[in-house]
Amino acid sequence: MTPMQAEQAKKPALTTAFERLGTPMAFAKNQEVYAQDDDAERFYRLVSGVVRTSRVTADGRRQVGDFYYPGDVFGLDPGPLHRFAAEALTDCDVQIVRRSAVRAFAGDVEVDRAILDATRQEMERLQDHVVLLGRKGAIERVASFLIGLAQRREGGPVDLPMGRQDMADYLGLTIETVSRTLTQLQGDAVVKFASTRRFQVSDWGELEALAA
Amino acid sequence: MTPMQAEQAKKPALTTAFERLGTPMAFAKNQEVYAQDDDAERFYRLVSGVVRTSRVTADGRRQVGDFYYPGDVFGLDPGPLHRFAAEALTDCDVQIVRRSAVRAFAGDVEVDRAILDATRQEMERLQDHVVLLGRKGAIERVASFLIGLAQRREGGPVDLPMGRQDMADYLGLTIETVSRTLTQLQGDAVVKFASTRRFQVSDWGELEALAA
DNA sequence: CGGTTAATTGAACGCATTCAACACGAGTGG
DNA sequence: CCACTCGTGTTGAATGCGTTCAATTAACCG
Repeated sequence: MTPMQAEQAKKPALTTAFERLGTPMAFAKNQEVYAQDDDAERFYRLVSGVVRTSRVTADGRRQVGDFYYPGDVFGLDPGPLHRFAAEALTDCDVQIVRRSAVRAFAGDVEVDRAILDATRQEMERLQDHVVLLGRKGAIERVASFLIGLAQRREGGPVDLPMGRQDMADYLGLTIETVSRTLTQLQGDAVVKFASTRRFQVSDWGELEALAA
Repeated sequence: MTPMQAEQAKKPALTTAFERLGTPMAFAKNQEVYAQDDDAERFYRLVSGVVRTSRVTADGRRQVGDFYYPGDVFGLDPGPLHRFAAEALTDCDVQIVRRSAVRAFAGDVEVDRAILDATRQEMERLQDHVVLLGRKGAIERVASFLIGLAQRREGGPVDLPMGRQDMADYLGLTIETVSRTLTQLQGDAVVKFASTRRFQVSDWGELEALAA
């Protein structure tokens, strides 16, 4: 089973659990869904659009935690507080569930399953990200990131919903290094950019090799 | 409530849940508790000793996921497989619970609470680590690490159960950079090393300032 | 179109790495 | 008890990758 198929297979459970318990809400581009250090009292499921989580340190450095796409559940921060803020990268439709409601339905197979699966995915992405940030070079980081995006839309052209700064803050690099690396990847005929926000993978094998 | 007190407060629940369901097991120094890509079918609670989790990439680079101390629960990898291996850094006593047993006791407040708390702690540490690796320099990384160790034994001398290479692989640095940074911190009278494996914090305020 | 923000490119710098040599400590055998 | 060895840690010098600072170009939006 490919990752793509696994993704599809678990969506129904998530969808119905959130449809039963959740209330829909829309967020405009750049609107904050919740702030850093807000009380974590809800779960969120993204219906459309793209969301970014990020933490800003006291001296202004920013680390992007992750990007979330339609079908993804976010806001799972396990503590009483959201350690990362969540912001809408584009206009978004979100289904929101109060954690107390989820707790009331504890034992409900569907609800438990939805939260468990989302937590699982969240932790695995976090673990992978630690390896990327701890042990990979700039080209490897950017290549890994492009692969992550591209395998959602296998084959065709891929849209980058985030700007270079967001990519940099996610990958632990500077905006200049990201830009240079993308230019280099294009020069090496690994990817091809139709515009700054849209690319296509030219040499999938090479891209995967570069991601290490 | 200090982190120290929170730590103490939640230990009882964890202890009793694992005592009821778990079987004790001992591991010798350097022994593997589970390997990378092993089936994840058990949870582990450390009674004594220190455990390290790590992942090795295809080309040999190693990233240490975390270090676990008495009272900590590890092996929580959410997927069907352990994405990180676990090894005993010292001789260890561990209580082991099969996940199927935990599932059978689902709804058991004590068991659920134990796993939930452990998962919470795990995710928060992962999130903090992402920020450290993504946005902190060498001195900040090492200072943060020393603080994490020192606040377990506030006041007195602190033992380093791991070698320099483990510290480096945890912090995303090289062994030389770790060594140099420690030397520098000692030169600046922030910490004092009695031996390579034992130190004391001389200037706590400065150490925290350096951790950023 | 003009005005503004985002992205690219260039050049110099600096931090961490790499490569290499040396010191230290623990364990072993003469 | 000392000499030897091996693993671990420290220190030095040179390199390089990514950053920083600065200028230019491209994209976006009124």
